[in-house]
Amino acid sequence: MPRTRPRTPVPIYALIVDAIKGDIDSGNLRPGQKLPTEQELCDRHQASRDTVRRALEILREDGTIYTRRPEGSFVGPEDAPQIREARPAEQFAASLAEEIRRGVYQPDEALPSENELVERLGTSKKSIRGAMELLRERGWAYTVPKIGTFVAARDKWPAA
Amino acid sequence: MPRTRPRTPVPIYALIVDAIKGDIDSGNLRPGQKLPTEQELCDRHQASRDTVRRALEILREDGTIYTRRPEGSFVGPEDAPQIREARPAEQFAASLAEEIRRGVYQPDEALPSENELVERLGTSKKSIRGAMELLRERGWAYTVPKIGTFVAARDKWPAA
DNA sequence: GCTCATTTGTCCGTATGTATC
DNA sequence: TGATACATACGGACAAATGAG
Repeated sequence: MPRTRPRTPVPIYALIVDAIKGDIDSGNLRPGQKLPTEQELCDRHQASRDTVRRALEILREDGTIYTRRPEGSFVGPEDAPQIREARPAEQFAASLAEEIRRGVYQPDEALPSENELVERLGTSKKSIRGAMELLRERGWAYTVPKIGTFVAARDKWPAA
Repeated sequence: MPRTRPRTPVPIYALIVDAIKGDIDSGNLRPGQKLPTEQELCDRHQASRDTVRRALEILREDGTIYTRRPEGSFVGPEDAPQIREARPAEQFAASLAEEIRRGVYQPDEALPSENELVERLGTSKKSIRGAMELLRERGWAYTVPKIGTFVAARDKWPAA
């Protein structure tokens, strides 16, 4: 029953390897970017997971990609971090700090609620909470329990 | 190690699909009702989560069920979800008040715990809490924090 | 707003049986 | 026989979303 596909001189997993490398060369996939999920690749190449994983393993071995479980596979190598979504919290914190610096939020003004930020930034509560903590640690904001988080006074902000 | 189970002509996930469809046909599961959790189904069918999820995916694809993360899967289709949301707190309150009036619970006797009621009435804690609040408001019961909810004295009860 | 538990989503590694070439 | 490929199945781990308290 298996082996629906006619024999090819070159194994399917090799085709998938080439396809992904092609996407990278063509700029379709950039360093640090997330590859499609294994399931996605199965569908796209009409191959079994077994085959897709074999292709991914080859790409891992030659350093073309790296995999973080269970997040997925990324264009690598890992030690050359790129577009990589740093930690999401880090990224949101930087973005909010920038807005504070630009005066979008004034000292002692309330920052948007967690839920609002989740909505607006399209991320998780956890990331937002992490970002808030970073802002506090760095002097950008302070939190009043049960009330909200507010912009700190300018003299608390990090220098430049 | 895996594949403890002897080869069957029909895959396990297909059996699970049929079992669930059977429950729906037999009225055991009604539209809008919540399916058991994936873990539950694993236990019940002695299958791995992988296998259970494959079954659920098939049911999702043919529109038999829909899934809302992380609430669970429901008998579908989604645009006709009804029966669920249990019955409102109002109804449970009425039912408990009736039992009190009939003497099933005597004044100063403890009412069943939230968990017991959740179990017995097949609803959510939220509904039970809502019912308890209504009972308090109407003079049927009083709550001692951290202890429980008790039947109020007869002279506090609403007239007829 | 916060913490925690529950549940689903995804991925990982492994294993087995079968079919083709 | 061995390489390729597929379908099935188990188990564990972490991520993300949501609701309860």
